Amino acid sequence: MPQTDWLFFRTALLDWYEPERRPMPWKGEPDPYRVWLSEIILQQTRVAQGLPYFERFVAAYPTVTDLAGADDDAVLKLWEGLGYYSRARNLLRAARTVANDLDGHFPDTYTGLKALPGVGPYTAAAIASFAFGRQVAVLDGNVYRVIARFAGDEAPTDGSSGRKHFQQAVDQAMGDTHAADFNQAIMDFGALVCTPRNAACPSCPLAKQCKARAKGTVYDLPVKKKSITKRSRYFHYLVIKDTKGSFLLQQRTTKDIWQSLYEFPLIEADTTDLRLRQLMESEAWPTWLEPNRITEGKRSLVYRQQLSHQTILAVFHQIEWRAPTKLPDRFVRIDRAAHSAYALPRVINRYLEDGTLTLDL
DNA sequence: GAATCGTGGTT
DNA sequence: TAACCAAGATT
Repeated sequence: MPQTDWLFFRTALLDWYEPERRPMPWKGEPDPYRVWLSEIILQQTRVAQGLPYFERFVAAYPTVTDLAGADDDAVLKLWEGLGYYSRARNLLRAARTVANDLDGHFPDTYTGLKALPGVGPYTAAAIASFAFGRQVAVLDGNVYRVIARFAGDEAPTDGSSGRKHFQQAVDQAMGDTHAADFNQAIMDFGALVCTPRNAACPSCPLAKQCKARAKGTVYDLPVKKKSITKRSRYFHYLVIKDTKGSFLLQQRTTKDIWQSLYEFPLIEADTTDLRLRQLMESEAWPTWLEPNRITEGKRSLVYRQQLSHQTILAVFHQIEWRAPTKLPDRFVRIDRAAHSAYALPRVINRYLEDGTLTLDL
């Protein structure tokens, strides 16, 4: 792409941006803590979905020091429902690093920021430009799309070579434009005008120089080479009510989905079509849950949840347990499941919201 | 470098 | 409906 094309690009983009800019609660006086928090929350997340979480986090933890002193479970609970829970775990790790090792101050360079857990290339560039005025261009899903279309660039965006290629392109596009404004403008433009589908090409201020528009390849760009494959998993949750009316939860610890969230004791099978009796006879049945101390209750319908790479099919089996006094380790009791202080996967909260727990077994 | 990590909106 | 994708990062 000739330099003159990029000059047109950034000029028209910034002209569009000035009247159209989306107000963000963390903009204005840039507080590195709030910029960082918002950028972590917004990773792979729409603004509309992340905004309420940002507000709740700032209210609960106004400063990075406040966040650093929080309990792991409290942070997970506040993150509950937002997904990609490693973000919440890394959020706390990074906050503790800043509070304990960096005297409460965030690094003010791209490289320093990128060293924080959960802060990758995009987020480091975003914080560096928005909070510290550094001259670095962000590269996110919007930028890939806007650049690929304007340049008619059919290079794949995934993979490290694609990332390098488009980073170079957006660096050229930005030129010496103020990075914070340019970054905000190009992401807003991708979210509001140059959208994945139903792009606003007829009213687009860049249309007359847009190569994809000229070639009719707008919806063929950007190009990705790999597509994801999904697998199905079949979860049988044991909703165990003891003699005091409490329910048992355990924390997920394995390197798997929902790590560090809580759930009912789980038996994974290769079908949802199993009765409690069959589960009892399986290898996976917990030894502490003696069959002669339980009474079978209701079996739920099949709950389905789509994850990015898996389809979860979950069945909930209610069980009354005449419990021995001693509770196995790593379990927690909850009195009112619906008001648990522990973060739960969405599929379990949906089950609880359906109110079956309030019915008699 | 490829695969994986959630959830909700959109088409 | 099922696929795509959203202010990506990590292993």
